[in-house]
Amino acid sequence: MSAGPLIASVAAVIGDPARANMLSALMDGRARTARELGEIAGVAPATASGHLSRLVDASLVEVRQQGRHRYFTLSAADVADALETLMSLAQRTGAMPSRGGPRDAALREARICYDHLAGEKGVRLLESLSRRGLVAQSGERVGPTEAGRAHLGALGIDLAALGRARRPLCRLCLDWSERRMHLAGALGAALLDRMLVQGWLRRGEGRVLRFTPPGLRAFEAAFPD
Amino acid sequence: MSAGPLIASVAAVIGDPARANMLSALMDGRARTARELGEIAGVAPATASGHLSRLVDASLVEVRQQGRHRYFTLSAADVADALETLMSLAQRTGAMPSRGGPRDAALREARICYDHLAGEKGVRLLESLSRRGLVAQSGERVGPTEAGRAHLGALGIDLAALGRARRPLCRLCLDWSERRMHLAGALGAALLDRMLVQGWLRRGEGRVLRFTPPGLRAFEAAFPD
DNA sequence: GCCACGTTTCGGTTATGACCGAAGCATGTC
DNA sequence: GACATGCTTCGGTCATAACCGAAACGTGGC
Repeated sequence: MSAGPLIASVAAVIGDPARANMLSALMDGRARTARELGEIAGVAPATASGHLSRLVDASLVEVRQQGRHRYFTLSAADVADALETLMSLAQRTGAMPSRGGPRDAALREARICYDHLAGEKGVRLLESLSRRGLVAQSGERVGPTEAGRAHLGALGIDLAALGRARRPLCRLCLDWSERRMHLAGALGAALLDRMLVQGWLRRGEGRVLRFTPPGLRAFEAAFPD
Repeated sequence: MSAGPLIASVAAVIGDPARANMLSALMDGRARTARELGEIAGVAPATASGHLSRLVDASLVEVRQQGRHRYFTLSAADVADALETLMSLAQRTGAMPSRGGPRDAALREARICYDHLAGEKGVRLLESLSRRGLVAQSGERVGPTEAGRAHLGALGIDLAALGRARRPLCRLCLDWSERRMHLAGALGAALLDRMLVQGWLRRGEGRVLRFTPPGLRAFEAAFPD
């Protein structure tokens, strides 16, 4: 099969622990310097440089120079998609040891996946919108319904502005911890941004997102079970 | 990030060309012997044996012995998911050279993804059902509506029997060639099986599915644009 | 201009993993 | 039982890739 070597080429890039650590760190949507990524990966700066060069060559990350610093970001959301899918597979196949602990629970509850909400709360968000007919699959893709446009507008989302961007409005992203879909795309990103601005939640360490008590109440009111 | 090495462990298994070729070959849902997979991968039997052992250890494939033959299959649909996601990523990042040709066109039109219909026709199937309100996201997951149950029943699908299995009825699977979702899960598999039994389409080489002229007309009537 | 710092390049080390042929074991056929 | 075939194991080869320290280059601050 001609697909084999091509799959292998991208998987091999991801398949090094240091590089996977770097990619995983970038899933929180933050830009990070080569130094930071080298520290995260636990390798020397020279080694980090080689790995980052490999990731850039593979178009999995992008780099922007600011003075002496080089900032790296994931090149697109589909890299995060692939990583979440691989995490899900690793979990199912037992490569991922079962671990409890607050860190894992926090990640499972709410975490950032590139630029949108993931985890239990991310899944809840999509399912609440969907169950109430505010978001539906409308032929070509998932999108807000008429009722949904009003509801999202009331939440402070400017759908007209989002619609003008080239980016797909809604995308479904397989959630690693929940094994169900959460909402990605421009709308997913806008919703997370809005929740951050409103103070419903704050960024925690790494990819953890933490709801404030009033923020959680507001979230549950906006996206009821 | 603790997720890094775990992602890497599964990606590294996929990241060898010979193993990726084997996995890709198994995406058509057929069981294959070690000899066949070695030939597909273009390596010696001894090497194939080592690779297959690695894939089994990683729980990406399962093996069943029948006399002197050992038959290998993908261990679950999520392996196919991961492979499709990686293919999609490889395409976007340019690791996959742009190639035309009848083989690629045939794969793009209709192919088997583990046990369900993928490609243009697979995407059309899901989008047709969804647009006509026959399948919808119903809170926890995508499933048939009341109207959909009747429609699918008329197509010869026994939804009651499918519902009794542990397997999720509907699952969304990101389609490599179309970059949109197609229908997986028990229903996706049942629909493909039904179409094969009805002679709407036949299996071609590898993962290619070929519609018969009457089958194509029936498909288009059942799943209109 | 000097120094500190971030980053990359260079040269070398070393472990690993894919490769193969040969041999051994198990199954199937006559 | 003899032979053929499928598959795995063993022992060896060799290319590669990750690793590091040192040096070089570029940017920023004083």
